[in-house]
Amino acid sequence: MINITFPDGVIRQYENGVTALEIAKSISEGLARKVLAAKVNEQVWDAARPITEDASLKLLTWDDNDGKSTFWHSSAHLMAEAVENMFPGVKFWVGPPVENGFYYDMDLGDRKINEEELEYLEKKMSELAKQNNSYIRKEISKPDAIQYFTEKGDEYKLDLLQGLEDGKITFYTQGNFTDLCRGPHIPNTGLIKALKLTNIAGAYWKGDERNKMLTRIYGISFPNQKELDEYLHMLEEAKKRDHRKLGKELGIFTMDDDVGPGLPLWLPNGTIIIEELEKLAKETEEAAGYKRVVTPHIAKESLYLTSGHLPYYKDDMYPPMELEGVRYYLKAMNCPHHHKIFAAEPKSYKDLPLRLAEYGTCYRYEQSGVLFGLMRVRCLHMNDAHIYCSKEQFFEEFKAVNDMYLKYFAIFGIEKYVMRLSLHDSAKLGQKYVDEPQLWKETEDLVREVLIKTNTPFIEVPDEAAFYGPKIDVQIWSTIGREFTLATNQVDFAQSRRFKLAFTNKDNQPEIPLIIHRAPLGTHERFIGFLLEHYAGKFPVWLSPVQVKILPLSDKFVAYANDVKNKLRQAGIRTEIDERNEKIGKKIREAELSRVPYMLVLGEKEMNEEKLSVRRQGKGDLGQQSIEEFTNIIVEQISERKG
RNA sequence: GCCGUUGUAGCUCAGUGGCAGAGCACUUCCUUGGUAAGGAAGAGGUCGUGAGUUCAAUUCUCAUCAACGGCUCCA
Repeated sequence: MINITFPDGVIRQYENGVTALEIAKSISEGLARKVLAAKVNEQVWDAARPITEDASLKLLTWDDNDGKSTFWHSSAHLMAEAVENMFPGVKFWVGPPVENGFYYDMDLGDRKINEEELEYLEKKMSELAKQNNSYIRKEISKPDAIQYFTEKGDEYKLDLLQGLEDGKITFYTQGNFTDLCRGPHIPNTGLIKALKLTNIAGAYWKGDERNKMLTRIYGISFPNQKELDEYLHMLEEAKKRDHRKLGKELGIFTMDDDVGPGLPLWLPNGTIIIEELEKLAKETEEAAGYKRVVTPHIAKESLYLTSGHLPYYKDDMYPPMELEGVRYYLKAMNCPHHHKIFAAEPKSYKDLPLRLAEYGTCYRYEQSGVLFGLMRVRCLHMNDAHIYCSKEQFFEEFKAVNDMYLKYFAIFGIEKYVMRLSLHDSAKLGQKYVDEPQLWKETEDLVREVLIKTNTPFIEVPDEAAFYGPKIDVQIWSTIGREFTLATNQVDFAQSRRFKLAFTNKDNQPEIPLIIHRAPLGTHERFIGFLLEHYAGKFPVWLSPVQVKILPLSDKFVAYANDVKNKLRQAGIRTEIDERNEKIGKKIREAELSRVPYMLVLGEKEMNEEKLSVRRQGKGDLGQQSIEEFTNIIVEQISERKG
């Protein structure tokens, strides 16, 4: 007999060799039907695998992330079975679970899969699932495994085997499909009740662009149809929030073939948002002691040779234009220009910290395949600044930057983000990273301390730092689930040396400043793209391109509407009138759809009493207010950036 | 950049080897109304671009550009 310890601490005895599934059955049949896998001694196992020693046990169901992953991993095997059935001779690479579902990478030779065949595959998978086949685990020796895949002519699995140790190799078989796999898997295919193959894509073998491109099929599966329906519904809803769709509907930006890919045209409504963001940034930065500068859009090649961006960054820059025998580049970043401003006059410790801010446009020749609405563009307005400071000042400066991030996030109500602390690898000092072990340690410790002190959730990523110092990237997700760096805060030890930047310290000695590169609002493009999705187009009043829409009941009240409009405009409120000869219901509907925060319905009653009937977007009729009352409320909401 | 899909009216989308279609938006007229779509008429397209096949191409073929879904890469 062996002792099994349950999550609640209860210990029960079972026959040696009992499986998690049998244990579940001993508790209840209903539970047994839901068990997908088990956590045995903190390792995820097949629920059908015999337990042969004392162990802790947690039964995993759909409600556990590990349960879901196992379910999707098994679904990938089911898909592979269907694919092999349809395309004999197909070779498989890997088929892991991902955040939403699973995929399998495969080499189909010259074959291609089209949409129809995808549907057929889906049906085939459902059929195979209904066969209720068990996923059978088998330990196999490395030579036997090699023989199996050599006979099959599958060089991909043979490649995979090379990296595996003999004695730790397992095969899994369900139905007619056998795969090299570490597992674990769900008990049987019958648990997969609902599935959808979502898309076909290319994917480089081993994720290396020099390698062959394999075919990747993505899918998702569920233990019941209802969950699949809900998931598909959620996807539909997410598509409605897509900034590309909202950006068009709300007149924020547009793209034009003649202008070029990745070069958005900001429409009047979008420009208002840019200006409001800049106003916020200017206020915030002025209060924080920043100075604003303006620099040209181009510079000579020599500037980027000095900075070190060429040749490392060359592929990401527009090709140079040559004038009078000199090559000029469109700027992809502001830092070199700012360093030249620092260097323009001798600096003393009394000038520090020097904080130079600029919202100029930069141009990056992003690969055509990565362009994505406003989130990834080739013309970007950075909310950029560089802080030059002494070693002693660095800690305060970095913390101040972090506080600024958090202040912004509070204003916008941004809660779902992860700060990624990118650290160096000490083994690569002097190669990938500047050889300043002490500075690395000090600044990394500080950055971590700042994050902990401000209760900011963050993850640490080793060997991801910039060559010049550690950095914090703020990761967010677009509504369709793509991850982006929204903002970045970087420490730089290196560029001051390259530009020979120095200041005279208290001891009358030259000293090299530290630099902080920071962009708390990232770029206007990505930030506004993000905000569109974050607010689902329903911007707070201060950001709304149109803050108040006046809806006269008929043309008899247009004159009164104009009076009201003039008064609101005098108070700085962006106001428009819908003078069209339409019924009030239609005007309201369209104003609601255009996400104007406030609508004023004006008719006989309002005109006679000098009042307004106020309607809030998404909330409905708020009743009557005087012009003064209403103006005061809106002005306050705008000035406090709330509401 | 690579793999795959798509490109028809301002928007969302039908459709066909033989004169180009709908709904919404737009213009005009009627309607002057009370909190999410009043009615009628009209205008609007070299079917992404360029070649080829054909008596005839928006439709078939090739090339090219762009967008979309991924991969690689990044704010």
